[in-house]
Amino acid sequence: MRADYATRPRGAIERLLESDRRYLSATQIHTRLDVEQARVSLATVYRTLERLHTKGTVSARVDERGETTYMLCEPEHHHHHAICRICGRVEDVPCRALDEFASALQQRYGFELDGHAMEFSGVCNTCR
Amino acid sequence: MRADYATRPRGAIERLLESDRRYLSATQIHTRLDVEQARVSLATVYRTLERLHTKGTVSARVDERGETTYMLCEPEHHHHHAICRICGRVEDVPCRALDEFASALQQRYGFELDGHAMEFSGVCNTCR
DNA sequence: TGGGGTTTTGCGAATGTTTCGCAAATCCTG
DNA sequence: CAGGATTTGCGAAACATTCGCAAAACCCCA
Ligand SMILES: [Mn+2]
Ligand SMILES: [Mn+2]
Ligand SMILES: [Zn+2]
Ligand SMILES: [Zn+2]
Repeated sequence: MRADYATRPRGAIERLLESDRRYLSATQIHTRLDVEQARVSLATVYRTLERLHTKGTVSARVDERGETTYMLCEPEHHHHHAICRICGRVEDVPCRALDEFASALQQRYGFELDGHAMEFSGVCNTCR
Repeated sequence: MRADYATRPRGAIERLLESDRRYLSATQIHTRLDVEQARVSLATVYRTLERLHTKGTVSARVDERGETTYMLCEPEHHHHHAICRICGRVEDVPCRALDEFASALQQRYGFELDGHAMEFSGVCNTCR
């Protein structure tokens, strides 16, 4: 219960993730593998993504429609994501103050900020 | 195609939302209404929540499990949420720089910050 | 106040995503 | 290469959410 076999399906999925660094749903991945002859069952796609996510090399995010999407992302340094509303490309963004963000995004990455969502978690007064 | 009837199901749902200001799923709401004798069909729960969300009096968020949850929240002023990992209670937080947040949360609300997620959206260099 | 047109509800069925069980296929190691 | 451990594929659940449609509820005003 420790092993980690290097199988064809896993290889195909990881290769695809490496080649397209934006958030993709399990179905999207499944379909694209199908197209490029590397047929992998949907269940295996899910299992592999979950495995990579647990291992920490894949970031998961549920999109506005409630579908879970996955993208390669090594969390070496804590950072956030700027996602292009149009093409889905993702910029990694360091974790600094908001103003810095806005201008860094604009000047350093050419990313025109037009929205953001933040959520904090922790323990409230009562629960402490 | 404009009307907005004041019906028993809608009343029940809105009353419940007013009485418990934390993020609840459609199923949770449905079950709790059931318990307190105010039986409302699940489809109606969804329809009402969507209606309130569109009207702008309810904030929707998909939780880590991919389930959509809803909470009363007038977005008069743009703000963010600090959600207690334990009890689910929500603090409204103004939108300022991150350091301010941390200490404001701690000192002003007694909220012990231990995690955050941010996501930016906009248009990337290439797409502009 | 009641009738009738408009809107909403409830129900069950349809969708779409994600998970599961299990036998068959694949991998590794020695 | 054989044997045991692991992974795959498949189809069947399990859920969440949406839809169509006939019946019920609501509003308005004659
Ligand atoms: Mn990243
Ligand atoms: Mn709020
Ligand atoms: Zn783009
Ligand atoms: Zn709490």
